[in-house]
Amino acid sequence: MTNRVRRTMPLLPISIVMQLTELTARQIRYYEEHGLISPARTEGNKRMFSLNDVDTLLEIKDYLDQGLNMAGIKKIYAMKSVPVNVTAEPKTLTDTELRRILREELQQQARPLSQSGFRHGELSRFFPN
Amino acid sequence: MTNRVRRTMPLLPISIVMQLTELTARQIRYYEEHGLISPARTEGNKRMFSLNDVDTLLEIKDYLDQGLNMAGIKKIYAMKSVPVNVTAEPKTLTDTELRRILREELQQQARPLSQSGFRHGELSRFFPN
DNA sequence: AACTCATGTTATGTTTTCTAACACAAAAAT
DNA sequence: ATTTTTGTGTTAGAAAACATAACATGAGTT
Repeated sequence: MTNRVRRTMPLLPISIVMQLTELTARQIRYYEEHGLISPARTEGNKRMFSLNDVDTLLEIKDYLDQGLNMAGIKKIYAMKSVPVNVTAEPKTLTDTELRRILREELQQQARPLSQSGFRHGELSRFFPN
Repeated sequence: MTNRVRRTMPLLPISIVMQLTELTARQIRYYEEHGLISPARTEGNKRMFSLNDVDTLLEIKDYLDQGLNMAGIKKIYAMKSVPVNVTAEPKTLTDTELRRILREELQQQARPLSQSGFRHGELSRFFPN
């Protein structure tokens, strides 16, 4: 029934997001500082997060676990925001940086991926059954 | 994707619930006082509501708009919690009160139902598209 | 007229969140 | 091998959000 939940609707206070993501407030704010999320604000300046924000934070966490750093993650989201056009000409600006990204990606060979068959970028972990 | 959202998971602070339901904090607390909802509490005693709570509040609002009072609404939820068994024997305790409920229900003839084709008991109103 | 009901309003205290600053270990750069 | 940068912890002080409790009140009810 609640399929159509506006995933972008700011509903959650930071305390709940901390629980859902197992991130500290410090981390969440830091990622915001780097533009990876942009939670809404109440009139009183408190952050209010959407389900999309939570998903993004889980992705970020995953990337960090894989050894990426902020710069890499930023780049990934920058690329994600550009619709993938297979026939597009290569972007001139990105080659140096892209190479570093690829290097980083390659360095993350067979990682344990730790406990649990975690499904990336989804909240299903918290909403089983 | 977020179908399986645990609708019972306490996620929302009262401020958000106020927005979603257009109820005042006073009203929400009053309905809780009457046992119609039982939001979770944080360690610090702050109420945290689930999506189910929001649905219930919307229903309550609707019943009130229809002229029911607390007693009537309470009874309705009491009955809802009992699985409807068509072949069950009439409950002895309820006849006097049931009659009042029915009277109240009947009194709510053609009501305007006001603006908007609001769909009862659903959050779809807030999550269009 | 007196009461009850559902809600508004106000007062006061506690919890949560905010920003900003400093600290620091590990990684990266020089 | 130092020095610098990164990502995060911790702390301090202020503001916002929320809690309970009490009193107020208009509309119905008795």
